[in-house]
Amino acid sequence: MNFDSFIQENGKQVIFKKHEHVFMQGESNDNFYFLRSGLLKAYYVLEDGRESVKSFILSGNTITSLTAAYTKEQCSFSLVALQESQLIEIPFDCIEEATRRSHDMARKVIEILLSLSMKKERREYELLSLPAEERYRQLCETSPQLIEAVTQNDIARYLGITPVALSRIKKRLLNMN
Amino acid sequence: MNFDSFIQENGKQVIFKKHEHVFMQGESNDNFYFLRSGLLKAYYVLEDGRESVKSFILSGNTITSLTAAYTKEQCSFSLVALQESQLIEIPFDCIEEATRRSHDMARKVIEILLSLSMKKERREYELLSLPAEERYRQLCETSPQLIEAVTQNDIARYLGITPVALSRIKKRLLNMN
DNA sequence: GTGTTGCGTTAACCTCGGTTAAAAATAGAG
DNA sequence: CTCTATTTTTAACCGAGGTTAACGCAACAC
Repeated sequence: MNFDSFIQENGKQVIFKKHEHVFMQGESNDNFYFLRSGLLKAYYVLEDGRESVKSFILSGNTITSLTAAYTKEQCSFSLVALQESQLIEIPFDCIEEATRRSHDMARKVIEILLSLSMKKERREYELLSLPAEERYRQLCETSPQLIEAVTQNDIARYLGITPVALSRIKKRLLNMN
Repeated sequence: MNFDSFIQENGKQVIFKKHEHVFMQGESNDNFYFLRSGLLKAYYVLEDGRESVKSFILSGNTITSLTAAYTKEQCSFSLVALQESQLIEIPFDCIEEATRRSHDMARKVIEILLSLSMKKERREYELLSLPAEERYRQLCETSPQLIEAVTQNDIARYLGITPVALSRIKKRLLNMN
């Protein structure tokens, strides 16, 4: 069976308005989510109250807190809607169980996890090896629609810098061209 | 069938002496590796010649260049032995094929990929949210044996800073306690 | 309208890490 | 052991980003 149709059939549609949380860091949440429309932000809150953005989730993509859904610990991050969002919620165990029953489903999940790993590897590389200015330039090139949709505040936290620093970087880039 | 015994039976044992490369960034390499003994370093070389360390591989762990083995592009990083290392080499396609034939194998691969994803998520979090000094402190706590076995040069590149900066951090930490 | 709230920019100051270079300490090779 | 390499430390200088605070601006409520 197709993974997408499996999700559609076994999942439950849920809607979150702008600024509503899907889950909060520290809570438990066993679900896997597929975003049909809208825009989500996954973010960490540090001990000192500072915030950093793990990722933005665009429609058509999926998100789950592995620590909460797979190992049953607390969510390591919070998930909030930046726009009204329509998502499909499905218990992680339900997928887990499907991979036990269906060989096809297991193979499909492997594919998904492989792309997920490659995406994470790319992000890890950028954070490790590229300076903030370069990370910003690449983000502008690869995801111009994101720059439009999201506040500069959140872009900065996603790049691992402060909004003030991002404002300076933008100015520097302008003065170059 | 057990994943480890599958690797043992279908893989080929290879040995790399200190400083020998398993593969180089830019090459193609379709293999999945299991490290039986020794120590490996996976690292990126940037356009300007600078180097950053993606990860250290301890014995009992596995490593593969997903971009090369899965999507058949070039290796995105180089892999070198820091000590004489004994590893099992197995074509990625061989595992891929095994997941097609065997449901058990597919389920085992899912488990492996899930832990891999969680490990990467942790690293991503540290690079994004923690200052270099804190990353170093945590590394000392969680992997003291690594600090012993690896040059400070490589530790610094793993933390995303220069050896000079790491030397200063160590001094700062000493003067505190 | 007025007030409020949040976002983006700018400036001043400070800290941390990068760069370069030199010295000190260790490790390897013969 | 001796003589090189390599690694680590230290110092001086610089630049990028953090912090704080002020200001301008737009959106929105009232």
